[in-house]
Amino acid sequence: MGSGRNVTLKDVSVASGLSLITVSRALRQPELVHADTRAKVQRTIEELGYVPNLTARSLVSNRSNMIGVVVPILTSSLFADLAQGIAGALHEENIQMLLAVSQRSVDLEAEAVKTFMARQADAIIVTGFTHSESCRKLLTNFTGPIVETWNLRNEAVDMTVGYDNRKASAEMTKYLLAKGYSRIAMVGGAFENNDQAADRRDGFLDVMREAGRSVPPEYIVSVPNPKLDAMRAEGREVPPEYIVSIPNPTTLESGWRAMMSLLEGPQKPDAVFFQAEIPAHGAMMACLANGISVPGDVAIAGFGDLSLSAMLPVPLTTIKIPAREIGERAAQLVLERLNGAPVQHRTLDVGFELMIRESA
Amino acid sequence: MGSGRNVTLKDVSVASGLSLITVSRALRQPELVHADTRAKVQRTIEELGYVPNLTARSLVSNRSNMIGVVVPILTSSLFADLAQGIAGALHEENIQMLLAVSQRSVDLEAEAVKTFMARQADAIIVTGFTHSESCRKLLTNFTGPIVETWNLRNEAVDMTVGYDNRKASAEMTKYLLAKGYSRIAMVGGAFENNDQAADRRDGFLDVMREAGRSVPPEYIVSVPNPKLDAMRAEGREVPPEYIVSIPNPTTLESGWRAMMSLLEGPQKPDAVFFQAEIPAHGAMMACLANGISVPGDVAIAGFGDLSLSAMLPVPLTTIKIPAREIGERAAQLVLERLNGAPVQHRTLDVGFELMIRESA
DNA sequence: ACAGCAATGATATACGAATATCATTCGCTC
DNA sequence: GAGCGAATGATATTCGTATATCATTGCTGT
Repeated sequence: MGSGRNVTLKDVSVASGLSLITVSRALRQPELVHADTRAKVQRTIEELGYVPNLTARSLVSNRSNMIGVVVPILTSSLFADLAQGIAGALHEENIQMLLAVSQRSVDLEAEAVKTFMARQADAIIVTGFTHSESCRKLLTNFTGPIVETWNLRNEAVDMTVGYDNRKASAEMTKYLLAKGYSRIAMVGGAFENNDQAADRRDGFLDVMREAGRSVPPEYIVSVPNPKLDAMRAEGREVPPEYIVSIPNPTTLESGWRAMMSLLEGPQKPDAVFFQAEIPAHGAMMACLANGISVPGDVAIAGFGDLSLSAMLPVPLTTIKIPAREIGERAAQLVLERLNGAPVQHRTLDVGFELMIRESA
Repeated sequence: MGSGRNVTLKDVSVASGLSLITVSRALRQPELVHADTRAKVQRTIEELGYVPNLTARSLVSNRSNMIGVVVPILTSSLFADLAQGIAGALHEENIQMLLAVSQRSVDLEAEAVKTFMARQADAIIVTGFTHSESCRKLLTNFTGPIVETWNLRNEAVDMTVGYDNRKASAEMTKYLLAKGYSRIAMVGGAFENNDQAADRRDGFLDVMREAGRSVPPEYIVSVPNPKLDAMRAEGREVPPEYIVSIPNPTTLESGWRAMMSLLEGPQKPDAVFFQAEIPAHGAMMACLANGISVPGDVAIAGFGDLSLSAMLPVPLTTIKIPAREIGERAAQLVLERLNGAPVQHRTLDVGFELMIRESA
């Protein structure tokens, strides 16, 4: 670790005996500068360890070569894939990623977006459509490209890259019904503040209703669940229900517990559709640990398709999401726009894939 | 998405009918400004959607309130934990994280470090001690705090937060020997360009040698493996060896294949020590899929302890690394230094924990 | 010898905010 | 009404880089 202030272009000019403009030209318009002079500049730069101050450059050029990215969490392989996809695509164009983790809080998201704007980010990529009012306002004021990822809806601020969560969930539900499962439970995360979770729930409900399997809407609960809490507080019996919302949808343990409580309940389901992959893995482990046969005793379906899913003792039937591709495409759209290309796509559907394996 | 240029302080001053300095003071030295005036400024700021330009601010203050972080990969839960730990600790101080993924390439790392410096990052956090010459030079010239994480060595550029990989690996090896395993294989990733992998290998070798189990050093191979390739090209028989290096140490499939090839080899090991957790999971799946009893037929040990490890059908014996804590501590050290605190620790050992479960 | 060009230099301004210095206005008190 | 402090304003400079305009130097070809 050194000390003192940074080396500036001026320092280079003094050290090389050249004028400031010549040094500047050597870097920005090299064709105007003699090869020997360029070489001398280069040598001096290396001697002094000069690194251009992009902050100052950005002030002039009004471009920062950074784009801001918000993901809900990082410790989910899928969002990590998304982030890596973005970073990879940006890297080729020498653009840096400012990454913020919202922990699914719209306030944290708004804060991140504000900081991105303050840092003159050239573009912003967020996950999902669930924003606070202030965040939506900020985005509306933002002068660069914006991509909302991970879902498809008509309410986009600018551009969208994702897949149809509702349709994906519906398709899996149809498959389960077609396979003959009749008592299908769905386990999801908090539906409020999460358009994806809500759309997955709705896709499930659509199909169930169409098939004549009633699922009383008042039991579609989120966490915290005031309705259920009130019923319990009044000593009333909580009606058995196949839609379960778990506090933390990203842990194995949540899935394990959700599965066990469903199986211990009064109306044992014959299939459980998890709206996230990790808890589905947890449920699978719970079954393995307790000698419950999958899919014999109960079928399991997941959502997300991590690499482990195909390698489990009972490979998991699930929905594959091209997470990395979403990131890459989103970054590409942004880059095209930054490079002045006309708006080609406002919405890009990357699709999903039903991965039918052995668990259901 | 809006259009046109960003709103500046000057726009606020014009719109509010106040002078530029008054508006500036209202934000930076509010005690000098009448409450009513402050309110008016605030109102105008909200009306116009003014967001301060941190780029300009940082040019003056010579602080960017960003710190640069390099991780090898993001799709490993442990490094995601590290990054989240850092981001969390920084968030409280309103500092942003610039995240770069090196993919274990020292050149990409150097590039990232250079960009961080160019962006006037206030501090830099990298993973490991394996740097290119140019990167080391850049870091030496850097004027802010630097933390190298994930390992402990004496060669730190500035500060270190991590655990002793060599010791951790040695301890697991001792445990395996004490348990009576005698034919212990080690499966690791590329040892070159990775101080952590090399230290883990060496910790293993230390203990094996002490115990009188010879492990010929010429068979400690990395990928690509010119020595082995040459032997094969010459038609010579490759000696059976218990140290296996796998091409991509971060996948389940690598672990699966490494395990199967060890078991199909001439000298079946009775224990396999994986230097990363994911391939250990893959190996476990391979055993489950092929009816191989763990630890009956072969014992498995991992390194890293992901949440799945404890929930596997045969819970995995492994080494727990406080990844999030490393991130938090590294960020804290950096923040202390940025806030002018004297240098307390140059090296912080966060330790590790041997998690003895059923697989070994 | 002079036009023409390549290479370099001098000078000024801009980007958006922070800040230092000095000036002005208003209301208050003694 | 002189003096004082609070509140506000005017003006200039700084941060590091980019760039526009104009000037200078040296060399080439005719």
